[in-house]
Amino acid sequence: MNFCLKFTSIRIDYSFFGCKVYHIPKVRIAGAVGFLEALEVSIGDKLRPISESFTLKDHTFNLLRAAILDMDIYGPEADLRLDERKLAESLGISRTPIREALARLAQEDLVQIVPRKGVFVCRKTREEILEMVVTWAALESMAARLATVHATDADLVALRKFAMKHSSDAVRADIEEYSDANIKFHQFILKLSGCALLGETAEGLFIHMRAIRRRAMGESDRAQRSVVDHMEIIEALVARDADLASSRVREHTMRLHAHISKTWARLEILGAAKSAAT
Amino acid sequence: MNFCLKFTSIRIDYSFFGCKVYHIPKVRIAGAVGFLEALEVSIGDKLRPISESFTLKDHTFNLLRAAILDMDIYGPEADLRLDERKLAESLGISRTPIREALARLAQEDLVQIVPRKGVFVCRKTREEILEMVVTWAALESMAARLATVHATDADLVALRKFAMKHSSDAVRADIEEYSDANIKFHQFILKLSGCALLGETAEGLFIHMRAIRRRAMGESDRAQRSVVDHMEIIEALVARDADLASSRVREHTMRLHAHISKTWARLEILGAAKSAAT
DNA sequence: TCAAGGTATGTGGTATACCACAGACTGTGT
DNA sequence: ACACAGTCTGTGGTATACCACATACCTTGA
Repeated sequence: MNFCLKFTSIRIDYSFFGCKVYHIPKVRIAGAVGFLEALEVSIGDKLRPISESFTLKDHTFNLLRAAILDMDIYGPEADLRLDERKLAESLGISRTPIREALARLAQEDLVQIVPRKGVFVCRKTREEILEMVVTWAALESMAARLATVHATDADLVALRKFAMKHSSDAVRADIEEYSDANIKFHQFILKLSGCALLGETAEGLFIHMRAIRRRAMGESDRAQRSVVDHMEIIEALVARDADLASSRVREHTMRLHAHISKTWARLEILGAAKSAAT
Repeated sequence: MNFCLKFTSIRIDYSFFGCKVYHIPKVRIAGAVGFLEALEVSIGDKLRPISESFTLKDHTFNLLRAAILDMDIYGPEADLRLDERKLAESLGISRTPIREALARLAQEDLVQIVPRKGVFVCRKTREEILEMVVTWAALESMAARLATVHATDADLVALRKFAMKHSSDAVRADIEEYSDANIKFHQFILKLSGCALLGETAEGLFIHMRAIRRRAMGESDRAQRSVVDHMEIIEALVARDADLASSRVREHTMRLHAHISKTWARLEILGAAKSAAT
């Protein structure tokens, strides 16, 4: 992995009228624009009372997290090692905030810290992935059940509209786009449940699957089947049939489970070939 | 909270035959015996090849975690603040490993770190607790569904035996004991699902509820109803009826949800009174 | 008496130095 | 050639010093 990060780590503190405004280090990620712009403070203007408490460790955590999720960790020659000192140098900061960020990532099972050996990005095994799908199915089927009670008619209209809009992607075999829409569809249902924790827990699973989903979902026959499933799920929600909605969601997700279960080895090889070509 | 910890931080390395044995610092927790005994190495004996990699930060994490779970965080006068320096002093170590442990605890939502203000143990709101129960219901009902396929007859016999053994606790209104057995019963089902992640995810929820469960579950009328529920769940599992087992588990857990929903305010006051009496 | 501002102190945030272990490398004796 | 042991270097682990902000307290002027 290659963190092309330039840190302008100059920090300037302004202090006007007892209100402090922090100039946060600008970060460039692989040439992209900075995420926070310099604050232009004009004296006569109303000073924004916002003084976000910014800490390097939180920022580093988000940065590393995003970087890890973007990695192709399943490539055969992927660099799974993270070097604290190199990261520190790249980011222009000391190891301390990096270590705290890594500790948090380890807690999320995104990396594994081996004392005096190194920090490694975690690869998920086939079994772990299958278990994630099962757990996801559990969460989302409950979400669908609750949605039959909690969602408004307007919500369901919006959901249907969303599903319709993107169903054409699947037909056009525009897989990449459909894959995104697909995930959003499921997140939509989780949200309609009215139980935020269901969504958050599922999100924790999604994170680990992001690296995989392109391979696992990106097959047009599945995509088209998916469209049908989604419509049936919506019908059940509209009918306010909790049992039906719940079981349809569960079965839909468990089809993904079966699919991965059958094709995982092939997907792995496919991924290896793709990486080799790069 | 009072960490009465004495650290004997002398570390001695033995090296025989190229095999290294580490003498790990002995820890005394509130006068209890050390968790690791000094290794008595008799030369002629077979040396144990075990060299656990021990790090202060992991140890501190476990220590703090356990301490937080034991706290009565819902008391009105509970000390929710954790002082890094005081902890460091109590443990006889520096702030660094403590900070990394706290970072991990924050990731688990057990504490909240407010920059330059302090570290505080998180209290859960009523709504958050209710959402945890819902999520738990989602996980366990899926577990029950899978258990109808995955569990062996012997497993179910063991489960029934376990439930029978402890049903008397509920009748005797031996709430404390029954409460433990109750949790074990549910963990049993999660285990029978054959999907470890379901159990782990649920465990993450349990942790937050441990401080609450005594108040929420400790009412004998609920306990007796619980016994009936459990038996019905077992029947469904034995009948290998996935839908029935799943829905019975879900409804059982959602009854807890309804109970908490109705009685939370009272439980909170009760807790406050209990703390005041102490 | 009270409000405004300065100051002292305590907190977490960060940088840095140094440590012990792991593993590769290398030299040496057989 | 080979085995062994010493050494070198890289890694994460830990301790420590110092920083800036937050807060409570105190001083000072009206």
